[in-house]
Amino acid sequence: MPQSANKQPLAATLHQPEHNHLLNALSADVQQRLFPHLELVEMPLGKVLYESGDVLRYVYFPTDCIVSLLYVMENGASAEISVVGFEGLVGVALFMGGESTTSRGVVQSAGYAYRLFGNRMKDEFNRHGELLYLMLRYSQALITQMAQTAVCNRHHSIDQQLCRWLLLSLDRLKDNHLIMTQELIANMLGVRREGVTEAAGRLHRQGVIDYSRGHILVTNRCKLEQLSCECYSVVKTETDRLLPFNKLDKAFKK
Amino acid sequence: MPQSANKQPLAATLHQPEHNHLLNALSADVQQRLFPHLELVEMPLGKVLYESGDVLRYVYFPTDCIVSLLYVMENGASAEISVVGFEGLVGVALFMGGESTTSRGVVQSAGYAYRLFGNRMKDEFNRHGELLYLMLRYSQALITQMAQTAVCNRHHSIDQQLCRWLLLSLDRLKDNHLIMTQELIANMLGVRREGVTEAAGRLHRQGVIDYSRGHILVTNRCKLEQLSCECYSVVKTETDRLLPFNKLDKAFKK
DNA sequence: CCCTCTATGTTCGACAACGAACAGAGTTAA
DNA sequence: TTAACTCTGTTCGTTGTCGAACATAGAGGG
Repeated sequence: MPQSANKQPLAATLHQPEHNHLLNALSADVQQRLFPHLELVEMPLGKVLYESGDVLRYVYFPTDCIVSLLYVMENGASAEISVVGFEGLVGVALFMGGESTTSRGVVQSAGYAYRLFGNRMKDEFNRHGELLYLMLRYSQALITQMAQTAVCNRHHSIDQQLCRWLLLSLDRLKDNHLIMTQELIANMLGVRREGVTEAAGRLHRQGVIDYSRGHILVTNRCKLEQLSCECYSVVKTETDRLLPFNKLDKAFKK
Repeated sequence: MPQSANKQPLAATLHQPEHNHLLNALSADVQQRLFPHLELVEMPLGKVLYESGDVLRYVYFPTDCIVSLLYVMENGASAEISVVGFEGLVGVALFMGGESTTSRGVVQSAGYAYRLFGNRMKDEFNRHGELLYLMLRYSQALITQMAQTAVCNRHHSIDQQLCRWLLLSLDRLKDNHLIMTQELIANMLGVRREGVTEAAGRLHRQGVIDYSRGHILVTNRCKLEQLSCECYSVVKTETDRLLPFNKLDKAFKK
């Protein structure tokens, strides 16, 4: 608590709501109504934002963290459905009307997010203005990502999927450095840890990544894209089309 | 053409917009605005409603047909993302704002649907009334189905997936009789035809289905549910929660 | 420093799904 | 009836992933 009280003021100077691309895309008018109610929250690795079936209390607008929407089955096996960073928000079910989903939201890369009370979000949404249409377009981008995940799970090898996953993460980070164990990646992809170890070893031998004990450094992004299946670029192209203000390449990058 | 001119009047007496559960759930007020613009169209097996990237001209409200949202990859391999019958509509991208999707819409079981000009749909949607909120809830149901498909593709066997697929289809049909070759089912599931033949053979030996040359008869639905993975019931339960007026069991059934 | 814990590396046999090839059986058209 | 075609059945060897078991090595605490 004392250390968090320490951190918050510093964090608040480093983070701005505009770092989230959806918040940034809103007009000054809407921003003035929403921003006073935003609350900067720390998002530590592994934090669970909601469980399957939970009624959502907040929506989260990541600034520099990454959140995975993960599905967990009865037997404990899991699979990532989609991933959300500063380009999106977590909690679309709030304005879709369901209030809950069958997935779990979990922080995959630590950082910060702005959160907003669900009712505030719904109030603005129900003005039927900009926010409504922005959220609809974002939802379609999310749908595209889910559909592509389904296809990828069906047809592509672990090697290809690992490449796709690394690229999706990379686009949502400031640098080429991921803090992520192979075990966690395996959970996301819904495969065995050993499978990830082998695939990562092959990428390393090809000079694409370096890694050790929970740190992954992408050293050759270009080659990573070549080794990935088409799924990455399909999702990226479609997301850029739907949210043109929201190009992932331009974010935070040099 | 002459035979179609023959069929239409008969079909129009047998089909009503209310046979689609979404249309039926609208208030008289909204129905009065929309129904005059609905057009009953025949939906023959294999008809492609739109290709990946096409700008959608219409939305389709199935009455007794089933439409698959299919993703087709660069190399021709395919996978079904979700399935739509009288409980839903085809073309959510129209009001989501994207106007197009990365999937293909194809008729999986012949029948009829009411179609509505995209602009009419958007006009009513942009009144920000009932239709908006109904479409949002339906979209979330669709999202749930896609997410579950992704998980199912990752973790479950062909046998389980075939059961799931048969159940999803059965819920959208009047009787227990599917007109569908194993080849087509294989395309939907994104697996080899031989794999479906073997799985279907096993189901037959267990007394669950009969089939021959493009006709499948489910003789023991109860057992089919036991053999299916959890994915079927998760999607069904969540769909019923989101669209409670829209219980699949009660449709057209005895 | 040692000990423990966590992350990664490696190997084994098992198995489900694959690609390819071909055989039979039912349906339709000539 | 014959011929062509479609749908289903079956087999073969191959491959990717699995489950399990165990080895090694870096990190951190006592």
